[in-house]
Order: sequence, then C-alpha cells, then structure tokens
Amino acid sequence: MTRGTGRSGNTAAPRSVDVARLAGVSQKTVSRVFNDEQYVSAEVRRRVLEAAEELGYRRNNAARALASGRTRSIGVVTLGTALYGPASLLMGVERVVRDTGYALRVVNTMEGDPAGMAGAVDSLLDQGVDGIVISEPIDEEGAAGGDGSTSLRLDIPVLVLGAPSPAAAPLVLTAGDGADLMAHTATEHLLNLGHLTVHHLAGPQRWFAARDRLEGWRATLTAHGRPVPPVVEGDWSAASGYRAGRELAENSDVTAVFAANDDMAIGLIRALVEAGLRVPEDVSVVGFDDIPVAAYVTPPLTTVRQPFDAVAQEGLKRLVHAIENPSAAPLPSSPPPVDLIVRSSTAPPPSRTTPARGGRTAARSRGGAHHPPLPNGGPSTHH
Amino acid sequence: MTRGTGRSGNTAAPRSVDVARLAGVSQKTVSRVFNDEQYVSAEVRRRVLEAAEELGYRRNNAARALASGRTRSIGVVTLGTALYGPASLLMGVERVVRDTGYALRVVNTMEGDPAGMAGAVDSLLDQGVDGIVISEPIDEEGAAGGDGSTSLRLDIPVLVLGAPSPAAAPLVLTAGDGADLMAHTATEHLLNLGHLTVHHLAGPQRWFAARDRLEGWRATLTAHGRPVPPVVEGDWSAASGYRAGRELAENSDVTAVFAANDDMAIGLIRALVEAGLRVPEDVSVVGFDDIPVAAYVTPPLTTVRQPFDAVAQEGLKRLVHAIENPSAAPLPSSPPPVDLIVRSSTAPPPSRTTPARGGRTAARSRGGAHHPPLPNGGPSTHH
DNA sequence: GTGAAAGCGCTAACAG
DNA sequence: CTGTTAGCGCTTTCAC
Repeated sequence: MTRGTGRSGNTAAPRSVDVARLAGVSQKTVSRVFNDEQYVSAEVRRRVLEAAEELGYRRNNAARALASGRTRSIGVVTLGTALYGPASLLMGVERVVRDTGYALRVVNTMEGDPAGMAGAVDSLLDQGVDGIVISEPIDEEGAAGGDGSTSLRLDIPVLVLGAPSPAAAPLVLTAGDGADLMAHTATEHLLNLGHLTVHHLAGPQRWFAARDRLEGWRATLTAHGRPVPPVVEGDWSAASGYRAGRELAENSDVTAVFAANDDMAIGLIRALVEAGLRVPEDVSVVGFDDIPVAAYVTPPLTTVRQPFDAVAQEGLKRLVHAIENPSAAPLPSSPPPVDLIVRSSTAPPPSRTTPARGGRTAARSRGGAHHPPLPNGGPSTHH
Repeated sequence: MTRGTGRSGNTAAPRSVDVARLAGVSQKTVSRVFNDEQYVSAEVRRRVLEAAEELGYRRNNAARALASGRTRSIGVVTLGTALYGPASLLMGVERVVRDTGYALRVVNTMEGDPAGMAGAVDSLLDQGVDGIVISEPIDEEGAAGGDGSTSLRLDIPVLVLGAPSPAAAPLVLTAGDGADLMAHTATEHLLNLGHLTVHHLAGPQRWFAARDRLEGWRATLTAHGRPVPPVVEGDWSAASGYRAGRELAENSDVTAVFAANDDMAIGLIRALVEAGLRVPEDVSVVGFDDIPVAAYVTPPLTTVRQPFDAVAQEGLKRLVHAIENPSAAPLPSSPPPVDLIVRSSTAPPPSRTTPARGGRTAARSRGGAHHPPLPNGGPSTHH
C-alpha cells in the first residue's frame, strides 16, 4: 500500500503503467509526457504529472537504457589523486555533465595500477556509458593503441583533457592541452624581469601535462636565444620540490625557476630559504595552478592559473555534441585563456656583478636552520 | 537499427545468446559463467569464455539491472569543491567502491545550489543506485527530514561521511565523524605546551565537520578548566584565515590557535607574520588535514592528519554489507585513528611575565613591511 | 493526438 | 550440471 519511492524496497516501486492507470491514459502516453515529446494535450499532460506525483513515480533508468540503447551517462577516468589540478578538473566536469542532463560515472587509475587506464576505460565500457572523458592521462604501456588495443576497442566518442589524444576511438576530442602556452607565459615573465635564463622544475614526465609545460618552457628559452639549463624532475609533491630546491640552491647560476605546479614551487622555496637564499631577491619562482593557498604562502606565489572550469565546459560541450550528433562534424575547439597571476615570488635577478655570487655563497655557508619564519626576509630590497 | 546498444557501432554488439550459440550451450549457461555461479563444468566454462572473447562480448548492464533490480552502483554526493579534504575522501571512496565491484556515480552539490543536497540525492535516485554516500554534508533547509522530505524518501542504505546522519533512510550509517576527538588532540597538544588557553579559527558552521571540530576544542578547554575565547569563523579558505589572523594579531592574549583546516592555518600564519609576530615563538598554530604542502610552508605546520582512506574504506565496507544483506544487522563501526603531526608551528608560549605583552607590541610596531605583498598590512595600520 | 503490440538483453525461478 | 520459460519497465514501431 505504501508506495515506496525507491526501486529496491519491499514495496514495489510504481511503474509507468501504474501512473497510466491512475491518470486514465495509456502507458505510452506517460512515456510521452516524461520524454517531453510533442503531441500530448496539455490536459492529459497535467493529469499524468499529477498521477505521477501522487504515486511518487520515478522512471526506471535501467529499463530506459535497455530499450533505447542509450545510457545517458558519461564516464570519466581520473588519476585517483587529490591533487588540486585533477580534482578541480573533475569538479568542473561533474558540473557540466549534470547540466547537460547526463549522469557521471567515475573511475580512477591508481598510479602503478597494473590494469591502468585500459582497465579503467574497460570498466566504464562495462558499466555502459555514452561517452568517455579521460582527464590528464599519463603514459602507460598499452594505454594507447599498443597491446592495450585488446580492451580499448572504443566506439564511443572520447574527450581527452589536458593532453593530446592517447586513445584510438571513432571520435577523439581534446581540450585543455594548452599548457605549453601557459608555460611560455610564465617563462617569458621571468625573462622580461631580466633573468638571463630560467630553470625548470618539471613534473613527472609520464604526464602529458608535465611534458607540455616543459616543452613550452624550452621553446620559450630557445626562441629568446637563452641557454636551456638541465631540467630537474619532481613528482608534483612539495617534498619533491624541496629536494629539487636543495639541489638548485647549490648552483649559483640559478636566479629564476619555473615550477610545473604550485606544490613543488612551495617545497622549492622552502629549500631555497633554508639554504639562506631569499625569494624573490636571490631567486624568483613561478608556480603553476594557483592553488588556494598560493596567495598566502611566504612569499605569495606568482603562478599561472589554469581555467579548469572553462576547459571542462568547453570540452564537454563538444563531447555531448558528438554523442548526440554522431554523424555531424565535431564542434571546433576554442583555446582557454592564459592567466598569469603576478604576486611576490618573482623579481628582477640580483645585481649581475660578482657580488651576487659571493653573497650567495656566504649565505649558504651560514645557512643553518633558520626558521620558523625568516626574521630576515623583511625589509625588502626592491622598492 | 534495432540492435544498437550504444556501445556498438555499425556491427551490432554481441549478446549473450550469440556467445551461447557459438559455444554450443544455452544462453543461461553463458549467464552462469559470467556471474561466476557454481555448477558449470570447467570445460563448458572454458568454451563460453573463449566464445565470448572471440566475439568481444560484454554484458549489457542495463539489462542486468532491469532484470535483477540491482544496479550494482553506488552514488556519492559531494560538495563540488576541490578542497583537499572532500577531494581526498572522494578518491578514497572511488577506490573502495571499485574494489567491491560496484560502479560509482557522482553528483555535486554546489554551495548555494537551490536544489541542494536534496536535489543531488534525487538525481542519484533517478539514475538508479543501490546505496548512497553523502560526503561531508552541510546544513541546508530541507536537507534532512524537513520539507525536503518531498524528494528524500530514501529506501536504500545511506552512508554519511564526516557528520552525524542528516537524512532519514531505512539504514543510515556514519563514518569519519570523529573530528571532535582529533580537535581534542590538537587542543590538548597546545595546552600541554603550556598555553593558558587556545583560540579557535573555525570552519563555516554550516558544515558538520566544522561544528565537530569546534565542539572538540571547546570541550577540551572546558575539561581543563580553561577559559573559552570567542571563536573566529572562516570559510576554509586561506583568505579567510588571513583575515582572521589580522584580527587575532591585535589581541595579545592570543598565544595559540587551532585552525579547523590547513588552508586557514596558512593564511592565519601569514597575517600573524605580517603583523610582526613570530610563529611559533609568539603564537603557536595547529592546522587540520595535513595537506601535501603542510610540511613545506613556513614554518612547517603542526597539524592533525585525517585518515581519509581508512574512513572511506571502513564506511563503504559497512554500506556494501548493508546493501547486500538488507536484513542483517549493520556491521559495527570502528573509530579511525587520530594522528597528530607535530612540526614547527607550535612551541611553548612566550614567557608568561609581562614582557611578553610588551615585546609583542614592540614587535608589531616595528613590524615594518615584511613581505612583498600588502605594503600596508604590516606597519602601524592598527595602532 | 493517442494506443497496442513487440521487443531491448538479461536474470530468476523452476524443471530436467 | 544444464536448459526452459517468464518477465524486469521502458521505448519503439506502427496502427487508429
């Protein structure tokens, strides 16, 4: 008697035929109303809606999917991390997916996962999705067309976020792969400040995003005819940035560093400061992402803000279009804006005469365990 | 035309009956094999698997769900933020959900969303899920039993993460609601260091998690017979922590602050330092979460680490049990471990004699324009 | 504008 | 151990 809402209760959930009966129409008409089809009189529509409301009717999605062949859901493959970038992207994707009337299925690829991305995509295919979003993929054996083809016979549209397409599908779209441009902006900012060259603290090179940033940086230096210093590679973590910082601190040629993300930049800065160097007076640092705390660390971080929401929205719009218009040409992509946030971790290089080097060495040798907060950092140099 | 199962393009997707035919068995046997049911001879099983492989067969989930009444998927409602806590929890949930053989459907509640959590849950119900996880819920009108009951007639098990149960369902489980204990640990750490009392920079009080932490803090002070200072409320952001810090910096009674998350703690520290105070010499600060950069900011942050993965795993295990054993008693919950990470942002209070106060004022007035940003923030502003 | 039939591909009882 | 017979609740034709 009690009409449960859910589908799995002891009391049977109402079906469209129950609604039809109550409204005095055919079951098909109920279906018409719920699908917003035309050719239903306003009067009938009202009666149906009323009956549905009374019964607490709710369409059974499984039946819908089975009958129509469309699941009305989109799957997203993410790297199971809580890293700010990937997490932001995922949130952006969810928003847009829901707005477009689709449901979202999520699957992670843990780094080191044997099945990897192929397994994740496969699981999505098993679940049944109309389209797939691959967020910030990383390189893996078998991920692309290689042996992985076993399970990656996709025949639904795919959107790759933050990387060139790694998968072979009938329709592969990409979005948010403009990291090189952003890296260019960051690097150029440093060059414009007067630095002779810029060092790069890269992300793990298995990540497309990391390689993109590195390429943007390298290309910029080359274009300006500057030397390209050796790259230090981190793993996105502040810890790895810290380690890189200790290394970089020993090299007195380093006056500017472009870090591939903010976490590493923060770790890097800490190492530099502990080594007796001042940021930005001795070394300028630019980060990437603009994480929430970026403006509040010491010193506030100059960084490149990634337009996650814009990227997700733009990409999804095209994916949905591809899903719903299989034969039509894909929508054109529009590049996301580049947004350099200049704060206080960047400044002109120290005076170019020898003293700089001397001062630095001195600082380093005395650079014991300063900290908690650098009582020195204060009375600033550049006015 | 009739066949397209969404996943298949030109060639119709193979169905179990196709596999059956090729393997020379009945369709039901194929079903048995794929469901790992017993009573199938190894020989038959092998033949079926082989045929399936050859055809590229893949079960149709919609049909499965329709026939069985179980969707084999779990829905999770999250706040659409990339905040470290919620994001970590989500990743943890995904991992466990997949491990248990379920699929994950995700829906966000944007803060300020009119439909709010009720809408999110409703959407999950529409999609069809066997259980729901509500991650870090916040207070909303209509969220609980109130008027929201319209759409929140749940009859599937629910797991609430990081809060006492806000929803009325046949079976509501909770996990990760031990924030008060952790807050207790943090507060006591400060007290043990010799601080007379501890101030609290709280999270937005609409969040259960924020209220929990506040309660734990308050209870601890009370238990120790210490005065309970007024609470400053932030919004989890470093910016709000910064604002709170400027306020707190004016009060010379403040020697220890427990911030409800690390982001706010970082903003807070920045404000204190800009005001000429030293952390931890003048003021100790404890954060909450242990975000990745916590160990690398200046000074490295003493904080409470939340065991997100453990919480997710423990909670999901119980949720899945409840889904699969509707009548059985729910599994008992085990409290997550408390993990205080002591780094360098906490220390004994400044000497308790009057000088402390004087020294502080002096420090503040001489504070000058430390730090690049806000050339104003530092000196004199507040006299 | 509306309705009646016929499946979608699978699982769920029951037979053998 | 294996097969048969019914549906699950909806969307599709195609009539009316």
